[in-house]
Amino acid sequence: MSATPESKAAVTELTGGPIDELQWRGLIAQSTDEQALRSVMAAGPITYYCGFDPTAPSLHIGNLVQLLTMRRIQEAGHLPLGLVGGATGLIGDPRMSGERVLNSTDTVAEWVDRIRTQVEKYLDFDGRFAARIVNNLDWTAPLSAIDFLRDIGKHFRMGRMLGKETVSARLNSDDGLSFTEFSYQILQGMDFLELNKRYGCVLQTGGNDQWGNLTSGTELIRKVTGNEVHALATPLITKADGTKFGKTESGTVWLDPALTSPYAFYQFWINSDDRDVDRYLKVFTFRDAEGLAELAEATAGRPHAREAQRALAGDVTTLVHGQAATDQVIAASGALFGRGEIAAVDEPTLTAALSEAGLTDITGPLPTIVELLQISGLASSGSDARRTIAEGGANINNQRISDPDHVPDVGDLLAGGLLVLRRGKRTVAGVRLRS
RNA sequence: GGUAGGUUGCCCGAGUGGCCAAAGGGAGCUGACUGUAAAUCAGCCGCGCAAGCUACGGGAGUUCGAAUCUCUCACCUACCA
Repeated sequence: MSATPESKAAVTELTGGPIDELQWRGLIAQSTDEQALRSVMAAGPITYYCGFDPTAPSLHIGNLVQLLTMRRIQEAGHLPLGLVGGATGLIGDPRMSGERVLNSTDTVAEWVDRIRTQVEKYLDFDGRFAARIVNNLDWTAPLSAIDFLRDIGKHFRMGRMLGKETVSARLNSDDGLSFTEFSYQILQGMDFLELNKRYGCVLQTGGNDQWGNLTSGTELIRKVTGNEVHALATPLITKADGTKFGKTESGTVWLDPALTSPYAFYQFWINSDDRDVDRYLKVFTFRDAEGLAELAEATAGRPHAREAQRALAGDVTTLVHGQAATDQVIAASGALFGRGEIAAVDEPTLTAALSEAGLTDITGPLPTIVELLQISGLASSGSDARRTIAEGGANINNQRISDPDHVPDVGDLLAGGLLVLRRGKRTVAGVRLRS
């Protein structure tokens, strides 16, 4: 059920080196001794890990960077440990924005299951470099407070802990910082130590914002075992316009199709800025340098074709939601944004497209365009709807409507009793008349 | 605890009795251009078809009339201690 079977086949022997690969893809923000890491990796398969905390019912596209980084390293011939934070999720990583509200243990347990399933999708559990899923609750829960303080706590120095960027920022904020969140870095450090003991894990990867937590583990291992282990941080993914990556008007772009529909997911990627798309292709797809050069050329020479955006959206959607969902979404997007006659689109495609975009069932006589815009959620109020119409931004079945009192005719209904409403260039919604 | 200043629409910020649904900027929306991109230009940007209604921290007043004046409560800031 993995999205790229051909890349699975690539999991064979040690190759040139994942570090070079990660580097040209722009995936290394900082690392511990890189030369040492290179030679360790060249000497044979290593075991590495990356953790995912259950802070939500699903992972999001920010986590995808980590998942794919793990995957790339596995394909280069190393053994991944996917860690789900059953324990750390109960504590909460300190954020700049203030103290977290603790989630109930039941909630966290449920999210752990969901997230484990998601992580599993991106790793290969067969063959010589088979992945393994671990849960830090397994070694954290049995630990007594006394053992924790004596065996682990003794290795952590307050000065070092207080110096962490987020910790000091929080201490200086009005919110302050609870002991609970302050302890988080110890737990994460402990994970690395535990995985080092159990599986010989020598590398932790993570986002650059996790750097403090990553090094917390490398330092703990050095103190306890005297061994040098490594940490590798991926950069924060940015957008050329300066806004936050991974958000849309409706919020976070989740990996769970129930939270972000495959259609919305695909639309997110296809709307990528020209200035960002090449970088995203490197980070989020498995295309090689040659393929990316071609796409970069396409963006420069034939920007209107949007080849790079299509490639990006297609690849990532396939990776996350599978080929079938992607085919459907591409057909849907084509139907809604295509130049062709919308009435020519077959009913299943149209229904699927509108379901993805947002479909509302109505009964009774057909309402006016003003009401339709409100019912479908395209306009927030009657005034808003009228304004849009006056501005020439309201369309039914790709026909501009300029009369606010316009009522669509039964003859306007497409197959299945559907009407395609569009506000402006790219906001589409459907209404279906149920008799 | 004392004194002074502040709290305006999604955000910033003008406005000190009628001309204020409230300047200006940002965000956002729409159009033109176009490529479901960016930039640019233009329009829009509380609710209501409208009459009108609701709004300038909360409450109570003064006035024909208040975002603007008075009282009071809450919160924030600065200086004093």
